[in-house]
Amino acid sequence: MPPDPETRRSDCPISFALEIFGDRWTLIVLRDLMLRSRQRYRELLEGDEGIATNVLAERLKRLERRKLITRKRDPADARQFIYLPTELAVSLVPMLVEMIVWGIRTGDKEVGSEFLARFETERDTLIAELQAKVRKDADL
Amino acid sequence: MPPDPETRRSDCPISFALEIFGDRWTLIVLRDLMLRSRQRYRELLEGDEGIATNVLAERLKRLERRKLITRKRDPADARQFIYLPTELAVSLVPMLVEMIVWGIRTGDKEVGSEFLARFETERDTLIAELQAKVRKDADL
DNA sequence: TAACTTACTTGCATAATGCAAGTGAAAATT
DNA sequence: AATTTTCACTTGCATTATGCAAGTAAGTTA
Repeated sequence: MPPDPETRRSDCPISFALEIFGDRWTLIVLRDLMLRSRQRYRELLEGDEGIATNVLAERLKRLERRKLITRKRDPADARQFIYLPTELAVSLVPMLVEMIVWGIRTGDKEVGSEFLARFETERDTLIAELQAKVRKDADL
Repeated sequence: MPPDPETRRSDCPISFALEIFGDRWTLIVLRDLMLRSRQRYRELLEGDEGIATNVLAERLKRLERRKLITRKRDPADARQFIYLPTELAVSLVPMLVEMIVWGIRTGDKEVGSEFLARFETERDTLIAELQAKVRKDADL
């Protein structure tokens, strides 16, 4: 019998977190969902990095199982589903912000300098505002 | 010709960060290196999660190429190498701490409650202390 | 009612990971 | 000095994940 992929490798919180989003795509999907307000499959597929459709489908299922997102039919178009972050996903924003800041500082592109400036002068407010916006978009 | 694996998928800082440590193992190695003071190959191999030896070897090379760690011969034993985090790795500590906190809160194990308490009352000091300790261990 | 859209699934090639065994150099033991 | 052990890997191979292109079923639009 193959080992249950849901079984934890250890009790370490970092290890636990990585079992949920320790791959190349999960946090990209959460970024699009939370920071770019994409809520439909097609919108997520069209993200800058070009996620493969099967990978996106698998990640969405997993995020739903892990209760980081919800999936509901679009009342205005029964073909579509609306994916929205949960409060658990919102609680990831501080980590995401730290990751963004590290990426801006380290990636030597001219992207993100205003975000960085804001972070350096008022980190807590920045995070609170981002979280408020996500909650608003997701009706939380 | 296969695409250069070093080429960025986009200019997004999150995407950039994930290209460096967006996998199941890289941050585990950095955790052991920085927060558990493991500096030799064997010590890293013996980590709780059981990383495979070929994977560890590949990650160490990549971390060195990316300048997150250095590799030096142990003057006391010429078989061994000492792996140490660089200042760039130290700058990842805030993100790691946020990840740890999320993992503690989300993972419903009884680990980390004192870390969490400390984080909630004095986040900045906690991070500064952790960074100071890493720098000290690594002679930075 | 025919032609799209949308959200997927499927099949297949390639890449990443896991596992066990092997190698070569240096250190410790006899 | 010879042998054994330790150390830091490498290699080979099976399994799993990812990337890519095409296909499908249900719902919408023309």
